[in-house]
Amino acid sequence: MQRKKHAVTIQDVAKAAKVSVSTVSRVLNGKVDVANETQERILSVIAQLGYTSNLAARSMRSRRKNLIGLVVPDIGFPYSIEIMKGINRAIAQSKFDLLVYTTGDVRKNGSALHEQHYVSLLNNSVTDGVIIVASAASDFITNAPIVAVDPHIVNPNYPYVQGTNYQGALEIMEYLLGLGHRRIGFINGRPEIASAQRRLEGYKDALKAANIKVDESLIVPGDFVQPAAYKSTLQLLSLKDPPTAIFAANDQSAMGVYQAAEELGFRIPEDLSVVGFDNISEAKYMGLTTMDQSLDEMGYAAVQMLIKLIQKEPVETEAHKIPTKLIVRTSCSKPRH
Amino acid sequence: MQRKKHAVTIQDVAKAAKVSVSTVSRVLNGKVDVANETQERILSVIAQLGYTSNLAARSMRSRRKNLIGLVVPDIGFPYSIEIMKGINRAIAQSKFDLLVYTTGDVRKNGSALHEQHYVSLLNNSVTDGVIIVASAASDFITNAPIVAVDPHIVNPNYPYVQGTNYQGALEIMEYLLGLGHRRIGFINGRPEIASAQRRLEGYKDALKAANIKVDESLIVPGDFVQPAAYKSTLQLLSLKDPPTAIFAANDQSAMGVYQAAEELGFRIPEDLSVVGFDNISEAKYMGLTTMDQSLDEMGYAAVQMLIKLIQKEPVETEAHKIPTKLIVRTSCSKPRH
DNA sequence: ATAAATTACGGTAACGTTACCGGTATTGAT
DNA sequence: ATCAATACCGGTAACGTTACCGTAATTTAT
Repeated sequence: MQRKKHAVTIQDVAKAAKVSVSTVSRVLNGKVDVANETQERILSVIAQLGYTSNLAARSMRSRRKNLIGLVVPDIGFPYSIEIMKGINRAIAQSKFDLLVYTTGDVRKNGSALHEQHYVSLLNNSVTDGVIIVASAASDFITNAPIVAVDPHIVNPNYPYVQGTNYQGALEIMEYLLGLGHRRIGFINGRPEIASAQRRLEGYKDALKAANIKVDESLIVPGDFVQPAAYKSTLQLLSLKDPPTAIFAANDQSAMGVYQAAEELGFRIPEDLSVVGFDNISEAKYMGLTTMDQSLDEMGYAAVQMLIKLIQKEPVETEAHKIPTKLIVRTSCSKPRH
Repeated sequence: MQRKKHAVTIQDVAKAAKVSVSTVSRVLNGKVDVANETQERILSVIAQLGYTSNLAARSMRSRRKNLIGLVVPDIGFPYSIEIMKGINRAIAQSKFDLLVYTTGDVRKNGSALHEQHYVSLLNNSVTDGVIIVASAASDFITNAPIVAVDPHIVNPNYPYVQGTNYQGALEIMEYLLGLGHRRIGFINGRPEIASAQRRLEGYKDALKAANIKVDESLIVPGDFVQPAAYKSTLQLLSLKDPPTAIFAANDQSAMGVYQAAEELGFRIPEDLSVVGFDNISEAKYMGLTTMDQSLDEMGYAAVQMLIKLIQKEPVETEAHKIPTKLIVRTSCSKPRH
């Protein structure tokens, strides 16, 4: 690794090419009024010196950066990963590059309180717009456009892309009820999050529509990650009259159900049917029947929406809903008596 | 979404708090010589105005940014994802935040040719150091430290973290040979990549050590993604004397093997044993026996190494090797006659 | 041949921040 | 009461880039 004490600047290039910095800047930005001959000379000097323009300085001065920002609390989380796949696809097709900002952990810097901070950090400086995943703020102050993917609150004051959580939950319940299940457990998500609330509502409403009384002992806590769901499942399966099916608020919770079921000797789907939510990439190989909320497409749509906003083109709607669809695999069957 | 024409600057804060910009800068950077009273006043003004310091301007002026850069060609690729998980873990525990730069697709901007460009872009401006994944360049010019994860070339001129590909391949072969397999297919990775070369070498050397002649018709092309492996597997399984086991250069290739085997009616592991390489998160649910090269740990180790370099602490070695370990699941059995 | 338009380039001023050097008050010591 | 030390804060100059304006040289129009 060659260490240079100071990076090569536009000044160095100008000096070496015997022109002014203005002229170098012009060729860098593809302006027209520069002679072919000098342009080539400058270009060759740039290549020779290995010059790369300073992102910070450039961002500070010019408006267009061809860079989209993404704010994610945790890029190792399967949910984030699916969304990022879609974002990545859209970015690959665009002229924009992507800058992802993460602190690695929601807890590291006070989570929601700092969303505004990260958005400003990117949007006030290096990016043309940002996408924020799972935002909890109701509003953002920003001078460049912002689009949220799956915001955690209802009716935010900014454009967003979201799945149809309530409708998806209804469909899951229709499916399970259609198979003949009557005692269906529900593993909750984080209760402060809008999508978790909508899924729970769908669960309850579907039961009511089927004239089944909601049994609160079948609704157990969760937080969208495996360990909590594991514990809650142990609790459900230890009931005198355990459920014949479990609706987990997301696929990672379903993993916890699998783990608990295996330990207690419940076979899936013979003894216990399981449905998840999200359709993360692992679900396919788990054989998990789940509601695909197309996280991937949500990311994709968000980028497209943001690019339109950046280019000041009209967008159809500020609240883009992506329909969920049930993916039937092998984790459900009819209940036995 | 509140749109502000111009972002709030340190000047605005200074004016509102009736102090100079220098003083505001001092409280922002936690300097000591500022009265408690004024500090609190400035802090409250900052909160009230929703001020966030401009990343570009700050980066331009000060040395320390507490920001680590990551250059990845494609953040939707399972391989990248596993590495990013480890990086994320290490970042979460550190005082550094992470800025990931991606173009979304290796092909978008000429791949390897532009690695230097992206490294400079981040390292000459906003970050204190960068990690580069799957680099193909033999050297980098940079004024801040750089660490590579799984470089694609041998003996690069910069610090790196890598798995023991050759050793891992040997172990896989020992395992398959130990089960009694004699005709073992190999689905290659991208041949220009060092790790693929080492795995192939391991494959061949293990056969030689067992006095089995290398049959070139059992070595089929691949490129680390599913479709190519699928096609190559169809080819292998159509041989007069098809292999009883297949060693796929990575887990995604193994997915292609699964797909082809299913279509041709080969049951895994009864009719065909399969081993992968990487241990991506899907592998667990596929029941795939695979070589865990701890991509996650590679990412983790790279961050730790980089942080040491940034803080000018000594590092033990510039070439950190992470041992592979075989994860035995259910995709292999003894061959039938 | 002269004026007007065009081409090609240089100079200067920002952008928002921090580093550095100072300069007042205030306090403490003698 | 005088001087030194300290606490607190302001002014100015950068950092590397692009936007803007200006101007000399060349070409075109009349």
